[in-house]
Amino acid sequence: MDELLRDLNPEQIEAVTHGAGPLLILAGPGTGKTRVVTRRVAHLVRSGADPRRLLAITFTNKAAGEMRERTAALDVPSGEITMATFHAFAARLLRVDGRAAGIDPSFSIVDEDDRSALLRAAVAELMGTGADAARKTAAEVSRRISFFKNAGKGAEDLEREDPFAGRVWREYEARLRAMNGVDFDDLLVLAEKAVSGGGPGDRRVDWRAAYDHVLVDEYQDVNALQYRIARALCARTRNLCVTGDPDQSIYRWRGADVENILSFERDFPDARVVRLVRNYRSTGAILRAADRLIANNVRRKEKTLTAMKGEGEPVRLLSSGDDRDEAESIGAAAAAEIASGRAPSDIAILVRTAAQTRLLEQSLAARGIAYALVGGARFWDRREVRDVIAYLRLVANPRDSVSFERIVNVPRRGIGEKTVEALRAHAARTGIPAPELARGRGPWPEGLARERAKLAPFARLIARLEASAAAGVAALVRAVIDETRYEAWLAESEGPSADERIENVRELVNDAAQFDREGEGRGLNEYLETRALAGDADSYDPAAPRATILTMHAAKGLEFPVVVVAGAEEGFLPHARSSDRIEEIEEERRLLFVAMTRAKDRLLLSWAERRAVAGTILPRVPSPFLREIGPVAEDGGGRRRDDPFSRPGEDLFFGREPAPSHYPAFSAGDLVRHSFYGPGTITAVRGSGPEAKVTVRFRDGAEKQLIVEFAKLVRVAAPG
DNA sequence: GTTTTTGCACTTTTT
DNA sequence: GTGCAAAAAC
Repeated sequence: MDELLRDLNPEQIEAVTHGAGPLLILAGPGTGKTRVVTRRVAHLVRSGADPRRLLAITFTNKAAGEMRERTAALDVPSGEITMATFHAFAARLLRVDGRAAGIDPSFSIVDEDDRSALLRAAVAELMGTGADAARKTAAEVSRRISFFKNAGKGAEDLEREDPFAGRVWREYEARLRAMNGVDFDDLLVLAEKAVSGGGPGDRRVDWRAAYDHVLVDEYQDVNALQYRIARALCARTRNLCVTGDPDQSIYRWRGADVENILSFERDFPDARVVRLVRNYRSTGAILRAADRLIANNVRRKEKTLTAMKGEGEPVRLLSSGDDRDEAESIGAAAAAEIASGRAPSDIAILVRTAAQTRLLEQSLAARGIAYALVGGARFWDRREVRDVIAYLRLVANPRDSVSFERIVNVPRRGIGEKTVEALRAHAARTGIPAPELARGRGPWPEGLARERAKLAPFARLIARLEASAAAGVAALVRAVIDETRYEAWLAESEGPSADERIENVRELVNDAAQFDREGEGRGLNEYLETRALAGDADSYDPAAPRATILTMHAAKGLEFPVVVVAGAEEGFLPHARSSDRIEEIEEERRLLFVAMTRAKDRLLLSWAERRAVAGTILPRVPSPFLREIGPVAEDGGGRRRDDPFSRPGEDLFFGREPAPSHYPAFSAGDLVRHSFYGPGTITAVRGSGPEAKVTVRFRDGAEKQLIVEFAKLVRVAAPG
């Protein structure tokens, strides 16, 4: 046909040209998925689809931006197409139609920090303890509530399983409602309500008929709630196109459900299914290693990727004595790559946890290698930035008590915990939010007569800020900084980091000014929204001349000529916090699969014999997954700080003496010790050898299903 | 009410 | 080694 189909393979053409009706594109890593989706969008528009009636859902804001650029390059009026993440789309929908879901459209988006503060307060109240005792409980309860919300379940469902968590949910919900706040999960919950039937009937837009085509990317990481939204949005036309790869599902913990792919074929039995398996990204050696790894997942549809590139160099293994040596060797490898003419931006170092980055950063910095960090301390999490943003949020939403409490005494204006506590109590009694009380709306609390004098200037300050908001977001940010004399306060309150903080605050002014310039009639709410929903990966700029250090999760969807996987050890892969349940082990395996398949030409897997974890030095063993990958070229030692890539290496089976080569046979009644859970008794055994599953009852009464291969159980003679 | 000091718990992964 | 929160001192 036209140039849209040039350089596409037959499966890709099938996906691009598919007309009406449901379409499922199963796309392995590096199979040209992004290209197919952008061409498909262009093809739809050229075939007469109205771009204003197209909706493309992506996993990150950055992916949405990229799709916009790439479709624009194909002469598509991409500005007219709605491209956003589920969360951003939901937020926009609720600004228009919040009332249909029972929410005031001037709501604040409550971020993860605010959320945990609210939950901690709710838990503390219900337990009658201090905030400290509430912390751990709150973190646990928070995860459960979030998981239930994303599964499309309500407080009553959680209450049946865990009455306390259910009560916390209701209390938390009440607090959110009082401040007109909406957390990340609520965005989806409420959007689903607004889109499908159920809520109040005064909808301004018929969402079920608003789009002719809906496209959803990274479908394997979509949760039940998101799936419901997508399905409702295309209720009329059924023109739903989803793309994903079950082997790259790495957000199960956030409620993502691979079963969605199965439900898709169930809900749309007439769906066309296209499989993309020709990999154009990685060398044969890299692909083979990744394939051997993922083949170990039992709950999986068989699928083998075909390498379209040559064999390339073997995947390499770097063994180091400790984490410092590892960082040094990796830094040396990066330096050698650059010395041989490679661009720094071609190099990525992938880690499992954000905490691993520090030594790697130091190593790169010591060699003068510029690097970017994706996922780590973010600009928007800086205290000074959050302070200024809190003022903005209070202006946008006068009921935002979380922001109010954050800045009522920042900079210091003599309003202490006692005053805030009194306001909070009065707010609970009267139902009028604390920030409104502080501004003299509603009856003044008794016994706070003296505090009134201190609060009055604050009330006037907020009123002045409200007035300046009309001149744009940047004007408001400047007003906040000037009126509160924020920079002066920073300068005197903080010693060494004061300059950096002032710099950050000024950067915020720039950011707001840029928003004002680019935004067309968009206001404060939209500014706060885009910034609240800005993700980790969104800041990544592939064109910047820098190496990249990033978490494996943040690496999803990206590719690099050279990839180093740092810390390929048991404890990271699988992570010590994940359980021995097969679902979780398999997700950890998929995570390493995603990491490996980011590499185009060179892949280095690295581990260290010792590593400082939370302050203590621990002995480490290689990730059990490395054994599954099998032969790779090994770079012995690692205490040598020359280039691991350039050394000759013969193909060796990993770990000349496979770590624990014999697995003890257990039987019921055996007394054992687990490295983490401690002593216990075997109550049941299924299977034999390394794959055998044993049930162990530990001293606290908890029973765990463990796989002998991973559990490192030791038989003991006597209990304890 | 504010500042400083001590103590402790912490490290998955993120929209 | 770190960052946050309660306790102690100003």
